[in-house]
Amino acid sequence: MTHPIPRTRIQEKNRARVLEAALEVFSRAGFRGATLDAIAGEAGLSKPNLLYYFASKEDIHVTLLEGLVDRWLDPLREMRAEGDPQAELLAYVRRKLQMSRDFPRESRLFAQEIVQGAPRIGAGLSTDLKALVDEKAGVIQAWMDAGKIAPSDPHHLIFSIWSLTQHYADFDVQVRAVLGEGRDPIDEAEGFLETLFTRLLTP
Amino acid sequence: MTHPIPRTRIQEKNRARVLEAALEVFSRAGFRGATLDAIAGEAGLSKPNLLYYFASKEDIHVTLLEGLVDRWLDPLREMRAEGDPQAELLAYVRRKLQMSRDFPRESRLFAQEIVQGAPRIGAGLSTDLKALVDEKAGVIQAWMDAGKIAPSDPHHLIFSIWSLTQHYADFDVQVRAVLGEGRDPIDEAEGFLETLFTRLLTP
DNA sequence: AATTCTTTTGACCAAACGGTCAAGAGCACG
DNA sequence: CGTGCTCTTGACCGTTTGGTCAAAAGAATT
Repeated sequence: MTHPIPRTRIQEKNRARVLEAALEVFSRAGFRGATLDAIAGEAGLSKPNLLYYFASKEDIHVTLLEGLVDRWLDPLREMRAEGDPQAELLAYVRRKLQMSRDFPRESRLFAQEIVQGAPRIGAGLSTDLKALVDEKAGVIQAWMDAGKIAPSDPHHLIFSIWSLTQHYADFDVQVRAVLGEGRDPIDEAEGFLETLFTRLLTP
Repeated sequence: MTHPIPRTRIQEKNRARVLEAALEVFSRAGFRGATLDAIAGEAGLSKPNLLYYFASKEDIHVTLLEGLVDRWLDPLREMRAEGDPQAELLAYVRRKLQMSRDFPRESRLFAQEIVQGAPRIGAGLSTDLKALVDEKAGVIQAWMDAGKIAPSDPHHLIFSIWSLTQHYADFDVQVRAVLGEGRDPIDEAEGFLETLFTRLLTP
């Protein structure tokens, strides 16, 4: 990275502008489909100016993804073992769905990276991610063992929450094409998913 | 297209080789990340030779996607209104999951196209796809009205089947990273999804 | 064997792309 | 005002990439 820690307010502001523009372009076109010119144009900067703030296209992409994974996992971290199991899980579903509504581009950027085999993020998945999921799967398993929620595979339960919520961000165009105009997919999904998980989890 | 209808057996064979190679490359790198050289190399042809069979990179991509959408929707078409509702839906889930196992590259190619906003397939979604889904949603709604399965939104029910099954193809690396080695994700998913949909659908 | 049609390829091209550089503009501060 | 620092940019460069072309190599047909 060119500037590990932004010094001035101008740097902070312009780095943020670049990342915002890059998110837009990367999520729409993929890593390879995004061009520095397109990102610079979207950010309202010249290309050399953009490269003054970031060392390379890959640098931008990595910076974007690093910031992403943390925010992506936050809702799972917030799930408390001490809370009411069913309420905790349903709250997790709602938080994840809210993220699909508020940060669809982030979700799509992440999805593309994974679909392509995580070539630029790979390592962290098998360590950090696995550790957190294993821990929370343990919590869920304990809830099941205690008879608080119906038994099923905790890992796949977590996958199902990811898949069902992220679907509304990642496959947005398809969902909208099928539902037709004048509908709010995520609003409808909230009710549907509450039904689904209530039925799945209730002992 | 250069050759709307392949005439000779050589053409048929080589077009098939190109499409197989292109599927591999496109699904791993995305449309823009795939190069004609990479596809040609994978197919064991020279680049000009490849362009003898297809007019352009886009031609290959479109041909691939056209053939895909049909196969992708086949399992849904097979769902019969006359059958036992719960059995029909569970069979649909199993067929879709089987497709994630047998055709993961196809799933990932399709996923990338949708995630990027379906820029090269767009039109068909709002017409053909919507028509089929609306029809089947009607069937499901009738089943619910008759009290054969528990009520929920039929469109979102179909979305949930797509999302939960395709997840195992599209996010394969993530699933494997979390589960660790020596496990068969789709094999495990079969049991989990049967539990999930049985609980969701049983009145 | 000659002819014709299909298939294959090496050489080539223009455009697009990621990235560099040197020089200038803006700005803070003694 | 001058000095030094941050920021910005036009011009440029080497490489990659999608695509062309003319000519050669194979098949098929007579």
